[in-house]
Amino acid sequence: MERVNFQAVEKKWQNRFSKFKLLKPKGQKFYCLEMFPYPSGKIHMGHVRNYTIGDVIARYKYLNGFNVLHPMGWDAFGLPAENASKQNNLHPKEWTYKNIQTMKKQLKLLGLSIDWDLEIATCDKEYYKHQQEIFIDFYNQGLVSRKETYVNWDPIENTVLANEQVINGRGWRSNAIVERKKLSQWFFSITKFSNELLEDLEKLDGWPDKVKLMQKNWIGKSYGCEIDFQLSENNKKIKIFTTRPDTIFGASFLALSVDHPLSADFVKKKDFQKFKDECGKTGTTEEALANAEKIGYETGLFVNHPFSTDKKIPVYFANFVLMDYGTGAIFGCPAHDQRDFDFAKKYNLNITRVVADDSSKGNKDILLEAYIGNGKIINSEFLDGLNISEAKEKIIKEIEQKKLGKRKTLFRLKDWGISRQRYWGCPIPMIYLEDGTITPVDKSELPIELPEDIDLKSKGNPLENHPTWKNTIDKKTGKKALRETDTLDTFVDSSWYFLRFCSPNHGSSPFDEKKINYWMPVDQYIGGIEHAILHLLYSRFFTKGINKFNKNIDLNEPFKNLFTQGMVCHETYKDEKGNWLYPNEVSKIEEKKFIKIKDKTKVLVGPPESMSKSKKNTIDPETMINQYGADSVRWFILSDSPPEKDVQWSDTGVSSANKFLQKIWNLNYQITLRKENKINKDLDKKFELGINSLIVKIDETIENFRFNVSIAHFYEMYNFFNGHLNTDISNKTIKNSIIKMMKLMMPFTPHLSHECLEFLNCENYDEWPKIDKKNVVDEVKLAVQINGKTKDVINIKKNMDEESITKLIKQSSKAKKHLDQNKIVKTIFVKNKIINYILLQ
RNA sequence: GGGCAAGUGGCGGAAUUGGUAUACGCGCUGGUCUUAGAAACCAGUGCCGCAAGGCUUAAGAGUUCGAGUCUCUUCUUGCCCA
Repeated sequence: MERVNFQAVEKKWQNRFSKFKLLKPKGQKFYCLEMFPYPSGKIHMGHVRNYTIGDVIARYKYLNGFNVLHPMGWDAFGLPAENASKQNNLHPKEWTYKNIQTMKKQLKLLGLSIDWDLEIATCDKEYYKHQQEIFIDFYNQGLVSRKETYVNWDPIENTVLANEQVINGRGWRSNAIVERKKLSQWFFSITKFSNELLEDLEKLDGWPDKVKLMQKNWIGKSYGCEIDFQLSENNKKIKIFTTRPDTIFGASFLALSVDHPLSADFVKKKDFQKFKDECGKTGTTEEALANAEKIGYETGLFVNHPFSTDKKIPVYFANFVLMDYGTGAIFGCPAHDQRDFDFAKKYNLNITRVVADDSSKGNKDILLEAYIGNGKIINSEFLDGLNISEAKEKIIKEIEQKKLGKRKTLFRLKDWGISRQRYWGCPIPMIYLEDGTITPVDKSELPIELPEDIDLKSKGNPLENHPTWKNTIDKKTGKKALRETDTLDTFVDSSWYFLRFCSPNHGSSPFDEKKINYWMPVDQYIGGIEHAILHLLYSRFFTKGINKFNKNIDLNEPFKNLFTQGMVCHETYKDEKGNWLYPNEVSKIEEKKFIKIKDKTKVLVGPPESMSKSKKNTIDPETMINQYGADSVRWFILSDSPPEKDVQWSDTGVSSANKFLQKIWNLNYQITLRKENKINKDLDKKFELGINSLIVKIDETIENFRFNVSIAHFYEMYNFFNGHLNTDISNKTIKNSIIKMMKLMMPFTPHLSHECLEFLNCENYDEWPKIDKKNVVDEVKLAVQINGKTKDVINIKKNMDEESITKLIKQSSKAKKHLDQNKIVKTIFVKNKIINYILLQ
């Protein structure tokens, strides 16, 4: 068997790819973008999968005549750089750029069709300069605000911690108990676009439904109304929000957040303070609130029921009501809300049923849990007999008419907090004047550069601690000022990089508007499902924000089509002491039995999980490329699972991919050696039909991201070729066919395809094979069924009618004997597919 | 707790609109070649059965000439809210 040296061939073609662009200025534009990586050190298999999928699409579109933009860059700001610098004494900037260099070299080994002239790094001042400009534009448009918010505060490190740095309530480094601390921070007013962000989801036909649903739930629009409850003892009112105004007659208490303004009257009381502290321990996530025991603080106050004034309702502070949702106050209807039910049970409050159970289970007088299903309203005076939605409408109208409150739509989405008390991020271009004014810096001063001479070993915010950096002078007034020392959340960096790629070297402004209008939106965006909510929502917000103040840009949604790929998994290994082991530290002795290579001790095998450094179940892409070649790695990672699902890395899998590609090379070689004897025209025709239908299948499967099926078709075609090498097929036909197949494989195995086409003296590599309409299939297979069960499959001429088929079957088919013995009652005939005879039993 | 997916051989997975279930690959078994191994090649491989044939898409029911696909119930797993 003739073999190919993948390493040499790939190196040869990568040298040529490095100057290669997918631009075809006469073609229709296609912007193919994969989520850019964080430069953490080395690429991992997740990157390999993500960028291989993107490369297939980009090359496929290019070969089909599109003008393709396929850029790559680096999401280069972030906390790991600071952590690494503390450990290795390497400046975050040096660490980051060193990693970028390594990973760029590794990506090139994969043979990706990336236009490296467009490369950007978000930590480059040429990038963040423009980001600061956008920030100022947003500020001027009223899309930036300043609010107080709670942060995780580490009292030993003197620093704010990210959520993932808090482990069991303690700082990950210091082990100090984390405190909640109120800080004044910057916010993007994403909530100004709540409705647009929700409604425009409907326009995104090219997005997975799953992602749209997740965004919808995150934005969380809810319809309801505000109602004022009047305190019995004075004229003060408490405004509550509810999505279930229809249950108002079942109200038996009011529950207020401990941060509600009314708490001012109680703060001096010791028992209230104690209660408030207790609430602080619960946490604020919806999960924590749902699972925590419902506790309350009885105020001794009562409010009047708005529709039956003789009814007095007690007022509590409760741990399950949050100040930042609605008005920080609710009415409790225990019969129809589980939290209210739990609360009422604990404090012995009245439970009045106001919605009847219309399910078959019937009405139970005693409720064991809250009933949240549908039904007719009862015990509710003028609402009785209505269903829930009718009752909602009626009660809201009544409330508005009596001026007790008003209809209100509420969103779960909160404004986006963007201040980070960190060094390695984009400085926020704001200054604080001595007179208390807060103002953006003048755009002419941009970029506000990060100082390099910082001390990361000291505690607290490095920019805050820098001796001189924060002192400045306001250009407009000439007054002394202090710089903002917080930096921007790194999600900001990735919220507009796709715009920057359209004109990455444009100096005077963030983007060349003409280029944006040409290239945007991104035609295909590819990345992990983990970014389904935040990154994608923030990018949509940025696009809408920019669209609002820049009238030269006509763009409402950034990503036309989205594909979310699954993760790459591997088994985990642990030694007898419970330490994680890398796959290359263990050896398989028999099925599911492994030993540690070093000391031959037993190894515990865990199920396949997403590759992670902490569990050491990682496989290094570069090692695999060195061993098998990039094409084999690409081929395997696409072949084994549908791309939206998780794929399990397997050594035998990649090795068999390699074997197959060797066979493809050998096939090319054998074809050039063939001697022609006599020619069988029927065989030639069969071959042309085969390769034609392969083009159809590959087109269809690539367009639908079903690369594993594309690959199955290539295997089938190889088997077909291999089975016909020694038949009387003409050299011309077999050579034309293999050329077509190698072109079809180009998006998957660019190096091997190029090498084979060169070897075959093919002149034009860059053209996708066209379907030859003259060579369409004229014979089809038809299933013959008796009483709905398939008894035979016969070949017929396409479009043959029912009568001729029956005649044919009666002559020769395996179904013949059934038809001879019984009377046909009915025939179901589907052209070119099936004929089903229903026989008298 | 709520919402959303998904359950097909030993494994990863195929199967247009309801129309040949198990394509393709891995693994396994036997054979050829080889001093031996690796590689390569050939044959076989859902289950029961000597065969004819029958059974089979988590379990059960329903609709239909026909169900992996549609409907309902149950079970299991995964994801999201978190």
